[in-house]
Amino acid sequence: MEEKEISQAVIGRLPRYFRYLGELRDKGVERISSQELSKLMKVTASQIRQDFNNFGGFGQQGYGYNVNYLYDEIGKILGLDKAHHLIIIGSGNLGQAIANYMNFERRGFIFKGIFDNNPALKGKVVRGLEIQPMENMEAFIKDNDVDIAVLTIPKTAAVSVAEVLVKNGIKAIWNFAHCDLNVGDDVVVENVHLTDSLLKLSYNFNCKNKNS
Amino acid sequence: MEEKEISQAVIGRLPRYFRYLGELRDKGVERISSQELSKLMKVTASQIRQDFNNFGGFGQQGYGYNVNYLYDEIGKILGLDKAHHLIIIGSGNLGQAIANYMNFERRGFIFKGIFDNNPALKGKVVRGLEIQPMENMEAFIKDNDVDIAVLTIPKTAAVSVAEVLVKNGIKAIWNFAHCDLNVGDDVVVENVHLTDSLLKLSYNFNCKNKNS
DNA sequence: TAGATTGTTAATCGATTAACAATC
DNA sequence: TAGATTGTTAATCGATTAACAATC
Repeated sequence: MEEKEISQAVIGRLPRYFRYLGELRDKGVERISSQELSKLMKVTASQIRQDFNNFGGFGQQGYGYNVNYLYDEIGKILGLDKAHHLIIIGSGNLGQAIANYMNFERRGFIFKGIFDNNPALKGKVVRGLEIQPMENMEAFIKDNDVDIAVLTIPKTAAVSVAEVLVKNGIKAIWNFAHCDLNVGDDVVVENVHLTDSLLKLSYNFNCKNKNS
Repeated sequence: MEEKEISQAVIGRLPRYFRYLGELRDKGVERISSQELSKLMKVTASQIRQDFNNFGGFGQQGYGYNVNYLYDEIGKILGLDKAHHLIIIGSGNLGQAIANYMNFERRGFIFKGIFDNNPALKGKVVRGLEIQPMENMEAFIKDNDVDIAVLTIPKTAAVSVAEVLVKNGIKAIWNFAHCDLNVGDDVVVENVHLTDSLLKLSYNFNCKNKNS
């Protein structure tokens, strides 16, 4: 089947559908209509049907959607049926927290390595893996078929490290550094800008409490 | 001046403008045109001018924008000229990492307290503050005029804790729990769903590498 | 079959971009 | 004044919602 480009607006909603369907599945719910899901998720039923139909017809007229089937299909669309090798660059507070907090393996992400140049961290073990010095990184990426790099280093280092990552074949960067990375079109960058998120909260908070 | 509603699309871009203007200011750049900024940020000059003009005219024809002035004004729009009292609920890996990683004070966010019920964490100090048991929380919020709560607890507890927070006057929640909070319209919720972000990356990665 | 609900087309709404008059 | 660049209106584009025919 030929692929038409899916908008990032739709893609951004897929993980949330996936989460709700997973919860329904865990509760033992077998089927759900776009109408019911719409009430649960507080989006329009129309949007739900449009979104799903970007990827083909997963439902059945007069019945709705089979929760299990739809959950699996969205999982496949998200690429969760494939294994991904992942490393974390930067073992400070945030890098360690993400290593420990994220349930990587559950979704097919395999935590392969963690790196840092801070001598104070030398030999420390994070989630079963010893922190390695940065000079090991390039060889490690090639030897372990690493797909995804999580960038939890200060922004001063992020741009140059990202360049090295890309040069060594990394195809996706989960970027927590507070800067924009300028890599080629063939590399996926997903930014998590925590400061930006907090400032957005700040705006909404202040604007709501302005006239009170 | 009367306020017209600003779209979340615009608000979501403000922190990024703020970041770029801060960097320009630090470099000693005095003025910038929408054209130049557009090249730097890879957005259209049209969008930049439209965005800024939601909040009034900050520029000058034939000259452009004064970097310092615009930076300060956007800071004010974001509410950074006011102090906010903030607490962290949940002192696991993520809560501690955020306490240590975020430069709260720099932007007027005052870190007032951190809470957890895990007895193993009792007495532990995070960024200068001792972790308190959850039963202190309600009284603490009132006694310390807390505006913002950062929620870094498991989703199983998040919904009920959020209810308690709101009941005690919290007006903004920075939610890291992997669930949607259902609070009233007068409470601001800013979600950071790390898993959703990683799944989005996964989709984009897989779809790019499908035909290769 | 009758009722329900999808898949899909058409209508609406909002956000982005282009264009240009105003003006520094 | 002439050149540059904003502020703002108009045009375009894309995303959301509504409607309904198809069909289970």
